[in-house]
Amino acid sequence: MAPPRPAPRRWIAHLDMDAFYASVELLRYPDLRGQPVVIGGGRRHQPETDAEGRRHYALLGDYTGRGVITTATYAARDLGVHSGMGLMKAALRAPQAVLLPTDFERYRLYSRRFKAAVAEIAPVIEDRGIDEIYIDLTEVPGAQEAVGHDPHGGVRALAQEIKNNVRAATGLSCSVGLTPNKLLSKIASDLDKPDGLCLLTADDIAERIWPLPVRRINGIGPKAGAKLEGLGIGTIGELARAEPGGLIERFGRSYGAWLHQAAHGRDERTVVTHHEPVSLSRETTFERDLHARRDRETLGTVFTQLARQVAADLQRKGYVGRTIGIKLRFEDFRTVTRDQTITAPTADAQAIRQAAGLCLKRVDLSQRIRLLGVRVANLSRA
DNA sequence: TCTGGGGTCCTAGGACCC
DNA sequence: TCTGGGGTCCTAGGACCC
Repeated sequence: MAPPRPAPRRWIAHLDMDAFYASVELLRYPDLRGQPVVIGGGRRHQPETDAEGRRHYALLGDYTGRGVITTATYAARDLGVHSGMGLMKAALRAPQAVLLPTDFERYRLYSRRFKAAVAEIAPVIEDRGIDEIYIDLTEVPGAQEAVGHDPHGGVRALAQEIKNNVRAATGLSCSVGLTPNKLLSKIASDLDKPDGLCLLTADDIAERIWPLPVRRINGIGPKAGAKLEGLGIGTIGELARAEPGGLIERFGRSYGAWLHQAAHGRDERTVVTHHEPVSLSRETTFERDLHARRDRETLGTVFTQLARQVAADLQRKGYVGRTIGIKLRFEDFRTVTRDQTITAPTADAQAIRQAAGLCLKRVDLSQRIRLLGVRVANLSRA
């Protein structure tokens, strides 16, 4: 009888594409390499090629209108602009930066390519959106082996191989965090950006994780971060030293206990390879805030359009939904939602439009409207 | 000149049922 | 003649993430 084998050491990687949208655009416009470039806004600033074949780009400084930066190249970040920043504000800081429109179709193409390149080496992948994934390397051959004096050389080599394969398939660089769990890997992938490979074990937590601000933990956002700051807790190490009882008192039983675990780098979540969608939605922010009465016609047209888009999305993906909802954002940025559950699940544009219309009647429309959205939830397979 | 679009999960109260 | 108590569904809002 063979002796029982020890459980393999768990290795989870988090892979994050470097400045993904911007990097995809640089493949298409290599003359922009090294320059400050931001991606964002509508479709009205497409580069143009003149008779001599020279390309002309829109400049951030010339932009007017709504919208935010979705991605900025590292050169642009050096000028103080970053994703999420309003374009008009960014234009003041970096007027000479090149502005390119977003081309989601192209990013999705490269997304599929890099994920396929990873899957050739390690098939257990969890999708976390267009530009990042978790990978379970535990069972990949070689992951548990030492190489020379490096006890984790095997898994390190696998991560490097994944990076190489992504670059070969896409021409793009990525950063990888490699640790025993998702929480730590997510933090680690950020530590050596761009083109990084950061391997950490539990022994590294005190030195590498604890000095970082609490906001680096995935799940601590602006609100919780500010609240912790108010308690004199700025770093993950300070959070780790905080009394769990006190955290539970202030943040609730579930979140408080999680904060304590997270600060100690403890996370048992598995890599989930398949997800059924919970809801599908479409929304749009208007160029100018619309008035419920004066802009009734425009509003109605957009509303119908959104319902059609959601219906098309549902049909394309093969789902029907029972809960139809709307979302409005007013000029003061206040957001309200209304929804309604119907008896027969649907993916029909008219049925969605009608139910959404009933939802809209339940909202006080005295303020001007900035955003309108339509959502279908409670999904099941058609 | 503020703040996109697409999601997930959690909480909390009320309805309703057994 | 005195309000128990669970469980589930629905709705609204909020925090957070990519």
